[in-house]
Amino acid sequence: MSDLKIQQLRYVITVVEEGSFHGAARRLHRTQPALSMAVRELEQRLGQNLFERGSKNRLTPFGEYCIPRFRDLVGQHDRMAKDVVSHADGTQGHIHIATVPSVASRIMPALLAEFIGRYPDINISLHDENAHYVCQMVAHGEVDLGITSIWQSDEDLEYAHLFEDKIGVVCRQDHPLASLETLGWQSLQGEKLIRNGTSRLLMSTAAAELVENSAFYISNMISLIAMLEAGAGITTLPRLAFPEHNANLRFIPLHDPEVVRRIGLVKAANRTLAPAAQAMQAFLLEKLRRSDG
Amino acid sequence: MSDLKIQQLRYVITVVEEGSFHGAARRLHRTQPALSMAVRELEQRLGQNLFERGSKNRLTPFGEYCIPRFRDLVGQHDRMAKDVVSHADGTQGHIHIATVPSVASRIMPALLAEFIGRYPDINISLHDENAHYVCQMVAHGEVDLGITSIWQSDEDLEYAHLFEDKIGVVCRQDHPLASLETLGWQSLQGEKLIRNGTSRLLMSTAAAELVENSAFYISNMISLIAMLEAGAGITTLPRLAFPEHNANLRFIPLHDPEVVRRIGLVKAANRTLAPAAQAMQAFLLEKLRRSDG
DNA sequence: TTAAACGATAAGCTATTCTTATCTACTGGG
DNA sequence: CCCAGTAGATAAGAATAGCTTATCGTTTAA
Repeated sequence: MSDLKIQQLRYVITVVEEGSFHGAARRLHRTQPALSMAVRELEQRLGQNLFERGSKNRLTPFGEYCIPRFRDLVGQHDRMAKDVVSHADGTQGHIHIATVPSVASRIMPALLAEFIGRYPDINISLHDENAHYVCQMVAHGEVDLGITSIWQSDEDLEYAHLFEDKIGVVCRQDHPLASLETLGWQSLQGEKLIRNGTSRLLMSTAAAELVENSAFYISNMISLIAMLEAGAGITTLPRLAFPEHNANLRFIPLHDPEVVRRIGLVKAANRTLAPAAQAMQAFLLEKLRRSDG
Repeated sequence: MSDLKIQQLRYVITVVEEGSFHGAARRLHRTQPALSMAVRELEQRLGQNLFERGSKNRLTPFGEYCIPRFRDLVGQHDRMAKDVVSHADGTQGHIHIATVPSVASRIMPALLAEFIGRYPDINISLHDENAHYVCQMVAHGEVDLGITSIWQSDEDLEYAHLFEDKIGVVCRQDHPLASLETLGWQSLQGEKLIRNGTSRLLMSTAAAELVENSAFYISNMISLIAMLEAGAGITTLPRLAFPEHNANLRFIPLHDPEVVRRIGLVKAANRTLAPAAQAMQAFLLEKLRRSDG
């Protein structure tokens, strides 16, 4: 038995709803013979008439049996098609994003608010992880997109640069360095430096020695800030990772060496993004791409 | 948005199941380009690729999203089509039949047993009512078919004669008439005749006078039999209505006048029967039609 | 490195689907 | 009673969709 065509079923249903072939033809933007022939073809294929021929045109008992089933299938088709199309054009879907914490807390909130305003039916999950794990999640397909500083070049990942984030020194308001507008690594000699997850950015620079001589490492940002507020030392952070409105701490850009964290959009290579994720990708590139790379 | 075709969806599903266009083409008895083109056409209509192009052919995330939905719709289509076709060819369905009690109890059991052997998936409801009400149920569409003696010709009913049922006299084993092989109405003069639902059959015959002079009327067959067994009188019945295996009662054919009840198949005129009912109609005509009409 | 398998593409044929034009039957108003 | 006006059926031809054959470029595995 070959396939019934959704269109045939829709024709039959419309004839029933309109009560006439002419009415249905008008509604379907077809001519009356087109419907007559399509219906007859279906009847012949089923081996039974759907409509009483001759006299008044109404349904046969077999037609009565079929119509609700035809309606069901056409309804299911229409709902499915609508759903699939809205996923195809990116107006609906579920996007999984992973970013480093600083981006997640400082950049994403406003950005995602704007995005969901533009695409109200898209569902978004935002994970924050360290730069390495963000890349790993993208590579493993756990998320569609990552925003992170690239860890190391990876064949399976496609990187698109977005912007740069300057590294600076963070110290307490009352620290001797706090009054400076900018400083070089030489000024930090003898300071008690607390390392954190972003400290590795200094490793291949002139300031590497400082990091190597540091005795403290704190991964948790809340703990790190508390430590700095307690006057236990200083640290280096990308500007974006510095808690902007903190009254007790200061951020002083490091100019010698000038170190930047390059933040970019990461996606899996050789894998097509879901349409919704494509929309997100375009949105992020539009909003975050700076020509400073 | 125009209709998706079941066939297109089936093509896509088969490609996924077979893991290749060639394999799917083999299974679908099509050539590989037919599938390539059909899939590409669908992808263009949706505005998104379902399969990763270039490199290995596997699904895109959008394809992953679509496949289960395509599967659902095709499955629903197939189940619906199978169901509708089995109703169309009369192998499945629900038939409502009404017959007079004698036919219901003496003829239908064996007949319906044979029918359900031949059409195991057809559901049958059997009503027994008097001849008049059987016709009414058919006319009102409460049942598809009736088997009854025709009450009066009715424009809305289509009657097909099946067989004749001879009227006879029923009396107790020890009754003076019981030893006769056959008898005429004259022999019944002076007998206490009990009327029943079938007595009207004698009204336009030579024996009408007997019926008119009868004081008793009993509609219920069980009561009638009990009455006869008690020796309260005699009655007339069509042979089919006489309880064949009753040891206390005898049935003597009436030969003057020879009265018959004409039993036929009744259906509503101008109404197409459901396919299952058509099968039943054909079956009943095949099994019950006698050339004696 | 070569052969086999895969998918894409183009050209041409076939089948389906639609339209135009016409026919017949029924319906209701004058 | 007749005549529009409406309905669906039918036939012929045009447009479109769908399929096949033939061929190409890639990738894969022996």
